[in-house]
Amino acid sequence: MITLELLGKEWGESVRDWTFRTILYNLVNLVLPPGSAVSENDVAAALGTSRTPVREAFIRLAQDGLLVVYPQKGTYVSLVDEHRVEEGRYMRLCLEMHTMELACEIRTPEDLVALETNLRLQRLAVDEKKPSRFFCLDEDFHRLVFAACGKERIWEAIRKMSSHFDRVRMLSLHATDWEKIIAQHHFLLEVISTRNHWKAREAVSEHLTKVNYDLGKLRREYPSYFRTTQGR
Amino acid sequence: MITLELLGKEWGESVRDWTFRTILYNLVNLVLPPGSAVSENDVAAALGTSRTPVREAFIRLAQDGLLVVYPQKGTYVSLVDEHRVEEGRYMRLCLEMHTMELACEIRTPEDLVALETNLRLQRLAVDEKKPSRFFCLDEDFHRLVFAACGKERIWEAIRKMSSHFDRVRMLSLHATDWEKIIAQHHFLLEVISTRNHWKAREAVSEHLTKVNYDLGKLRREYPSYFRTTQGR
DNA sequence: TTTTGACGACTTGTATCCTAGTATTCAAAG
DNA sequence: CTTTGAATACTAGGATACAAGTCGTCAAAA
Repeated sequence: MITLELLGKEWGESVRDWTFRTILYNLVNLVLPPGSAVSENDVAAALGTSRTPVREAFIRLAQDGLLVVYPQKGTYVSLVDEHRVEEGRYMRLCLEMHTMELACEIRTPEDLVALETNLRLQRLAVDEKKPSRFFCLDEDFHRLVFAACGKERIWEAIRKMSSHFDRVRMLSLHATDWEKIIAQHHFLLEVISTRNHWKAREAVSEHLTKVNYDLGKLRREYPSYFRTTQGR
Repeated sequence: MITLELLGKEWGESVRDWTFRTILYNLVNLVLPPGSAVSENDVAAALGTSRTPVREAFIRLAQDGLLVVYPQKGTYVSLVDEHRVEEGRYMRLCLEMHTMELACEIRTPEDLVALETNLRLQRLAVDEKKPSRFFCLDEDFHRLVFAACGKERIWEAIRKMSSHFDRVRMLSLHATDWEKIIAQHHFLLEVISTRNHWKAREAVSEHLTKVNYDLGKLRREYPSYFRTTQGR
């Protein structure tokens, strides 16, 4: 028997989507730790649904690399793969550098308002010490930049590739320097606001390269969560 | 009743994966034209399976934007969305420019051999006038570049974003100038081979910006296949 | 003690059944 | 002729039943 954190069901949301959201939440929040076994039956029981929505959610999660399904044997939460973490970061770096430049050119005053509003909320979240709230706003900030360029699907693609990194981020939650992140966000906003596009790449690069700093430490602290990386 | 082109079932492949591959094939090859209705029951009957694998394939295809599911009403093949086509091209441009530079630095002699072999096969496919074979090899060429950088997942992400573009390419099959594409591939190989990384961006850009040239014509020729784009 | 094989308790894969929502048809009422 | 509403024939959503493969247990045989 397993227990899961249940999310609220939004209006008009299908059971399948709710199931997916809920399992995803439990995966990135490490309620279901990497390496643990998850059977469709158990999860269905824990969620109070039948196997069908769970199974369909499992398929999506396996696509995104968070679950590994061994037919007729079982399903397991994937171990954090450092190579995947890096690949996600690289993908995001490439796309966000270009898109930040693009945003400098085509952003509207409305886009600036949205970003400024978001930054104010980030400040609040930090002052009120609500890390998960801050994480959502952080995501939203970057999503807004892509949205300003009409590239929201690309942001979604980045999100899907970031699931392994998200779990790392969850592990190093306490070590996060929120003030530094907020400062970088302010810099990004300034770049976009002043259309200072020759600083865009540098700003994004700085924001996204501070990642790997304590990955080794985490690996030593939670060795069972990481995949044994046998070269390339 | 509908009829589909059936693909061969590979060894050890689950019915679900085969179902997915088959439906995808029929979608990008326009056997199931944009806008047409596809019911889970009909497709299951045409494929000789039960609804379950079809349903699970539909979910993936809906995720990738090739199907649109209206709950309790029906499922339809999505209309080609020019904005999506452009977004896919943009994503690929960003990622491939960087990755081509990276490939210049870290490619091994083995990578070169693989690319050269591929180009020889491309030449054969063109001489034997096998367009679908050539398309596969074209895909493979670019996949090999990403693979040389250890970024095969990024290529997969690009593929998923390219489904709308793939259908456009299928429409303009006859208008394709294969020789030009092959020449560009040879240039890309030369860039990688000689580690001429300052020409990498230019080479990729040239290869990927010749896309929209006859999109307007196709739109006029097959108006029912395209989504009415209400500005942005 | 070691080996072997039957059995049972799992797992996911696939098929089927039931439910509920929607569109259409068509007849009856205005 | 127009409008309304019930019946019907779809649709996908979800639950359940069954099939088939895998693993561990445990007893029997060597």
